[in-house]
Amino acid sequence: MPELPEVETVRTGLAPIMEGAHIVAATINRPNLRFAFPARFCARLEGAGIIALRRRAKYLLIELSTQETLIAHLGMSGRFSILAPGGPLPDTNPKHDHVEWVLSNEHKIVYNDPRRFGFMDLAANNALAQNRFLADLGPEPLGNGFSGAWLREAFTGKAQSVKAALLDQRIVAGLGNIYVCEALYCAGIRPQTPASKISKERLEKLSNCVRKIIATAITAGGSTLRDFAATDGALGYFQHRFSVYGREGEACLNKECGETIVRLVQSGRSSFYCPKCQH
DNA sequence: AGGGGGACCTGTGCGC
DNA sequence: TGCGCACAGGTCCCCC
Repeated sequence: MPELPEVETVRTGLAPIMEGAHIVAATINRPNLRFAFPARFCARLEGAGIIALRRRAKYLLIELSTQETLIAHLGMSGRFSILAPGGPLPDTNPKHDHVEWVLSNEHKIVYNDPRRFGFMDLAANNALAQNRFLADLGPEPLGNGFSGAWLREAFTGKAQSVKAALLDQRIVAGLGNIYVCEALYCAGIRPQTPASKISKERLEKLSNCVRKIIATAITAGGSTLRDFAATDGALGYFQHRFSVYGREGEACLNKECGETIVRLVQSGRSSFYCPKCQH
C-alpha cells in the first residue's frame, strides 16, 4: 500500500492528534512484525511525550521526549487508525491489530497489518542517521539533493533497468512500484531501458516527472484524507487516478496515441507502460 | 560488488 | 460452492 505520498498522508493525519500528547499505555499483541520489536518496546514508549511526527522516505518518524525516535514502516498492508473516544471503529480486521497506544488526550492509535511486512524500531535521536533502516537512503524526491544531475551520477555504469534503479532506495528514497511506473510514463522512458543509457536531457525530464508525480499524489492524499478519517479513522488510503499503473489492456491516456497499456514482469514485479509513448 | 531471486505473510479475485 | 493459483503499493538477505 504505502509509498512516500501515502506515508506523508498518514503523517499529516496523525500529527494533529499525536503531537503534544503523551503515550499513557502501549501494547503489542505479538513479539514481532517483519522483525522483532526492539527490547522493552512498550516500556520505552510509556510516559513519553510526542514532540513531532516526521517522515523520511517511506518511514514515519515519531520524535519522543525521551531522546528517542520511533521509526515505523508500513510494509505493504500496514495502516494506522485514530480511535476517538466514543467514535467509530476502523473497518480493518481486529485480529491484525498489532500495536496500540493510548494517548493522554484519550485517543487511541492502532496499527493494523495483515501481512506483517511492516516493522518498528527505536533509535536514540543523536544516532538516528546511523540507524540501519535509514543510513543508506538516498535523497528525498522533493528535496534539494534530487535532480537530473544526481540521477546521472547515480545511473553511471548501471546496467540495471531504469525501473529497478528508481526502486533502489539508495538512489532516490520513497518511490515504489506505482510511482516509478507513473514517472516513467510521464518521462516517456520504457522501464526496461538500462539506467546508464539514458541521455542527460531525458534524465532531467525524468527527475522533473518524479517530483511532479510525487507532489501531485501528496496533494491528492491530503485533500481526501479528512473525508476518510471522518468515517472510520483509518488513514492512508485514497483513490488516485493512475496513468498506467493497473491499466493493462486499457487505452493510453494520450489522445493522439491510440495504443494499449502493456504489463511486463521485471524481477517479479509488474511494470505498466505504453509501448508507443515510451521508448 | 552488483544484481537477481527467494523469503517473509495474509487476503482477494479469478478460472475451472 | 470449493479449490488452486496468481497477484498485491516493500525490504532484507543469500547467492551467483
